Amino acid sequence: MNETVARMLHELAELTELKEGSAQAFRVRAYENAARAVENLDRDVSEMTEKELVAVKGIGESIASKIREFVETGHIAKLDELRAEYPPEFVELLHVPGLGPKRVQALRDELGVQSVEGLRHAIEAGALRDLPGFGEKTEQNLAKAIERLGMSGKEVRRPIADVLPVATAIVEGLEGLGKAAVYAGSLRRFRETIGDVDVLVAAADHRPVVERFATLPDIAEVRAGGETKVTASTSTGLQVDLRVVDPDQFGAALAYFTGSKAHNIRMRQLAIDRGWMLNEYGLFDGDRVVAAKTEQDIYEALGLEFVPPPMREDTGEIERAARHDLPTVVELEDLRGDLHVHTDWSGDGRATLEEMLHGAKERGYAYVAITDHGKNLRVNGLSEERMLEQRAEIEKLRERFAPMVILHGSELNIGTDGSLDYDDDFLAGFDWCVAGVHDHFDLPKEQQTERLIAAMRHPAVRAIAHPFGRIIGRRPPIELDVEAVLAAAVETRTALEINSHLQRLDLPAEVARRAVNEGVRIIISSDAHAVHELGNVGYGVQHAQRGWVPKQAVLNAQAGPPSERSERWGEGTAAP
DNA sequence: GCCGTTTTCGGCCCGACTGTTTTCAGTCG
Repeated sequence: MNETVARMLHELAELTELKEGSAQAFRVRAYENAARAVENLDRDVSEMTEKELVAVKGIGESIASKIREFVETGHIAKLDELRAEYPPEFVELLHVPGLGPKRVQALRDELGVQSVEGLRHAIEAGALRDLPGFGEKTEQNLAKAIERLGMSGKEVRRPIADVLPVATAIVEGLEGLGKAAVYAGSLRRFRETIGDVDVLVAAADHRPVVERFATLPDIAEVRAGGETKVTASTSTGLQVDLRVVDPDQFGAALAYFTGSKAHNIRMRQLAIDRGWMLNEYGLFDGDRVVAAKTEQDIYEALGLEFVPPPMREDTGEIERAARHDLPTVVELEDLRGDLHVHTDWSGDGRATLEEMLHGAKERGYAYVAITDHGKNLRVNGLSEERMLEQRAEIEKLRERFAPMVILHGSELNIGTDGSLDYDDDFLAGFDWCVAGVHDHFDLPKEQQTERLIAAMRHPAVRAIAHPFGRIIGRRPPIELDVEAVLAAAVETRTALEINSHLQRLDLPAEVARRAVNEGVRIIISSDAHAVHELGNVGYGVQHAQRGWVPKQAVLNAQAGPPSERSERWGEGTAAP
């Protein structure tokens, strides 16, 4: 319900902006703030009274009553009105780069343009160039923008797995030209999907950076450029923005371009409260530079704890940082082991048992669980016999890899009825098993939930691997009753995995945040099928930070291997 | 439309770039 209400409020914001333009910018922002407030609510809005809603920061009388109206009737009269006035095809025009509320209105009033298609015709007829506020250049730019977008007016967000390698290559290509080259933006905040890439270089001499940038193999076309800012795109149409900044101002620029926009606005407000000013060049008291060199300096000067980039979404981190009460989120160095690792014993593994163990040892792990696929995964699961052979092999290797503890386990397959690959006696022989859904992704919510919970109730199942089975941008998450799943995880003391594979990042961050609030244990796993993939846990950790997952909640951040079923991690202490 | 240990009314984040203008509006991030 909250998600639906939040979507309504976002739509209300967009349509209000369209109707009223910048004159009502503050109302637009109020709707957006309220939408975010709803997204971050612990409770379901449908269960809240109007009074309780008004008590939520960002929700006032007017929006509270609209939310109640929606809960009770399924409609918001004001939204229905706006929708009637601005049909979806028309609203789509707003998503064309270069078009905002003002120009879209002008197109409709002066030329009768009602859709992206209509705009295309108007451009072909040369009707835009004489429109006040437009011109020949604008007409050309819009034509290009439409062409780039295809028929739809919406710029696609791409899965992080598609974007991160490109961004990394670009950053590496710019190294050595200045003091630092990094990516910022939503990529640094580690969002699941990325709209465009922001690259930041600290260099006193701007020109060599800008020149090198244009020649990088990943850069196909430079679209616009000034002294310090260049906009380009890759051969696949991914937009890349480069900014070159003075090394002394790198921290301010990094904070600014990392965002999120909402987080930045709150930061600037804090600066104003102190009579200062914050922008991408620094934190200023009049002409005096209060802080600029590092992000840490800026947070400290504003009286805040440092906020890790993935948490910068204005979902309560500013308030907590001001009270010096941010949860200590898990860091890569906290991980003491990996509890979901494959070898070439199951067909999809690409490294031997010994190679994987070496890799784990090199990472300094105290323990590792070898969890090749259970036999029900037809293509590459291990029979009972093969499992026993592997166990004997591990037994022989234990001494060699001591003091690192090797757990022998399996990644079990959860059947549609919650059944597992082996009989109970055999399952009892494993040290540690994870279980996951690998088929029948489209079962109805109720059945899918029952299936998962049934697996959790089995004593051999210590963690649920990639609980939602999603592949970002490719396969949607399975439908689950999240509340029921979290309750079962607490009850059965079963951990939930954050799978570190870039295409999975599963649990989703918002579910992870709910889970740790309920006291659910988390494991951050590589699910590695090759030695270098053991390092993927770095992604898992950043993703976990988006979910505010504290170190104490992470089972494989504890010193020793998990032996018995663990306590509810937060038991007896305040929720993070 | 929301909000208030300086406010219940008057504020509400900041700068660059583009293209249209000839001093600036609109858009973007």
